[in-house]
Amino acid sequence: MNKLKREFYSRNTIQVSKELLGKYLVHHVNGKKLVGKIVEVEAYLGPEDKAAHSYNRHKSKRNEIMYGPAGFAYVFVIYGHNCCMNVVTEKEDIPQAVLIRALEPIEGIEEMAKLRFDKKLDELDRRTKINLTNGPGKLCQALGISKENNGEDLCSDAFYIEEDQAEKDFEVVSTKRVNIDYAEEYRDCPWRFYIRDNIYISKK
DNA sequence: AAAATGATCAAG
DNA sequence: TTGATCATTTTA
Repeated sequence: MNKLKREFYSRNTIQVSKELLGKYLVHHVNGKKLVGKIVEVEAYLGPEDKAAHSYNRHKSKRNEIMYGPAGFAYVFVIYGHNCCMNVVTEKEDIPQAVLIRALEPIEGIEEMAKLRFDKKLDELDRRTKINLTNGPGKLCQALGISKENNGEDLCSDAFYIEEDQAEKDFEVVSTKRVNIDYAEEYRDCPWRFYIRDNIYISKK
């Protein structure tokens, strides 16, 4: 396993999105190492992309991290109390990011269940395990990611993404992004990517 | 009959 | 987006 460096993130956003699939998101919390394999992502290509928070170079306290250097976490609150985690890409002042939409739980599953369901699960059935991280809000809850983590450097020790030198024997599927009906001509751009046949993706 | 899957809707 | 509820399909 080796940790992704800033040079990885500081490239073309579509490219980074696809390459993020199969890598491992790691967050150390409560003294535990929580790990999930990235199985679904979406690219947001501001300032042209009408679905991006940075559309038309819109900038606010919430999204300013998108304008900074790559490799930082952009975490925002959606629908009152759900969080979404993104990874900032491209060079400074190019406000683009990749939204992490789903993970496959790998390590620290007990702790994830505790964070998400607030109780111990004596038995983790297939369904419950899937429900841990098969959505952007769910994975944030399971990995203990909140708005407090907004702006954190992913080239750090407690919060990062690493890769296995091993193979990547999966097929990448690309489709329209989810829940961006307001994005007009950008609504149908095929910028959602996921691992074909993986049971942990957020939608059928 | 029970469990898995899907469609619909409200909440924050 | 998520969770809840209700309808429908699948499994055994």
